[in-house]
Amino acid sequence: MVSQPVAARVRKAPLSRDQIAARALAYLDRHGLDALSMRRLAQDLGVGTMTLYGYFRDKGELLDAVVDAAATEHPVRPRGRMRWKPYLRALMLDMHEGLLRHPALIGIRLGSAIATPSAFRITEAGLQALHDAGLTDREAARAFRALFIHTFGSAAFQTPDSDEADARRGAATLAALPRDQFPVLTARGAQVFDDWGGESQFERELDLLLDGIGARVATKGDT
Amino acid sequence: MVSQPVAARVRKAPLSRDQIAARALAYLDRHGLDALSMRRLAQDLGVGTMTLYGYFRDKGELLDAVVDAAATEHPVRPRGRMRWKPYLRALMLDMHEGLLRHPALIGIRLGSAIATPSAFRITEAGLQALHDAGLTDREAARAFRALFIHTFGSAAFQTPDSDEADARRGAATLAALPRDQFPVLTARGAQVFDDWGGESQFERELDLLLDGIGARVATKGDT
DNA sequence: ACCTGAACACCGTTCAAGT
DNA sequence: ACCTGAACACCGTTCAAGT
Repeated sequence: MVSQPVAARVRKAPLSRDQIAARALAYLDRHGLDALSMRRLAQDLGVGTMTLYGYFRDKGELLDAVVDAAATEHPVRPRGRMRWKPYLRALMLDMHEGLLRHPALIGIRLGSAIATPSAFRITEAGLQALHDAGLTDREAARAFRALFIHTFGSAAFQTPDSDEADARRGAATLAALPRDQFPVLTARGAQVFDDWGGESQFERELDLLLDGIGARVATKGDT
Repeated sequence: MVSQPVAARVRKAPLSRDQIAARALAYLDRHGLDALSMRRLAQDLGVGTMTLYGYFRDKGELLDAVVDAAATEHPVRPRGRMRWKPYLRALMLDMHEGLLRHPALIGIRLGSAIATPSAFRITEAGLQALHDAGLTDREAARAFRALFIHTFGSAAFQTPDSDEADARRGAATLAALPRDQFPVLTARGAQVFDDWGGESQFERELDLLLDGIGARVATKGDT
């Protein structure tokens, strides 16, 4: 029973904001946003609950760090020689994919706006490209907002409901709608919601928005 | 000190699912989603906490009833003689306005999908109109989804962050971005986010989507 | 310096009991 | 029938103390 101070330190010492955030992201991927508590995360890390408060002021700051960790994991695609439209399309597809890979991020970012430098990177890149295309600041901001909302919203409604009870309640309600008041939904409701997700649907709507932006760009000179 | 059984009953007897849901909605409007607990709502109603569980299986079911109450409060606009495009535009503007009037609904519906008959009414009306316009079931579902996501997402990001601490943290982060890595945001960031909301912005994007849908409708005959 | 148990003020919900 | 206090298993966070 010889003590092993080195091994012990190896397990304890590397604790850092990044370490904790990475572990929290993994925990969220496995168990969902509702399951993450400071107590459980600490237990998962093998430390006391209060240790976390040595690294983060509160839970909100920790969640910001998680968003940041995810953004670092999937860095914003560099523009290279792409024209503005395919670039913005790729940017939004990347973000969409990232949100579907880490669905808990949707809830986090909806609850507390965007608040970390890494999270602003995609905004910077998108605005830059739109600005280069010849849009004014105001136009670029509006165009980016539309693309962002659609991408984010699409991911939000595409993510299957994590709460089993809610999902069942929704399906039951849909099935029980009175036929006379809901002719379309009772006849073809299932079909409607089957297609509610779907990547091709998202891309088509994205193209629609990009084309709309393109119409405004056209008169100014495409970059 | 004569007992007043009638007066006492007047204060107690009218308790019902609808009564409770209406009171919960008012509470949410005043204090926000995070502030609503079963305990506080019961106190607001002047009853014991457990009384609520005689009317709702759990908190989720109560929140569903709140969504329902709001939908009943602002019934879906009847179509009348409107053509499909102005009708859908009006439908989405109504929904947008409703969500801004009751911002807590955004969080509720994001957390637990759509699950009550009243909440399905707008879907039914929208699909009906798109179907009448000549779209197939699949096309109508896709078009409605795009409009719904945009309207919902727009309201979600337009609603100012209810959590003061988060809002301050976000603003501070934006102000502190390094100039070399974020040239656009540091130079014009404030301007970008000032315009982030704004009703006219929402309507313009809505028209963009409607025009996109219209392009598909055009070849089939407008109703 | 870094960590942490105990405690406080909350949750949603079950249970068993009140009228 | 309708209501409810006590209790259980949780939260986030403050505080004071440990090493």
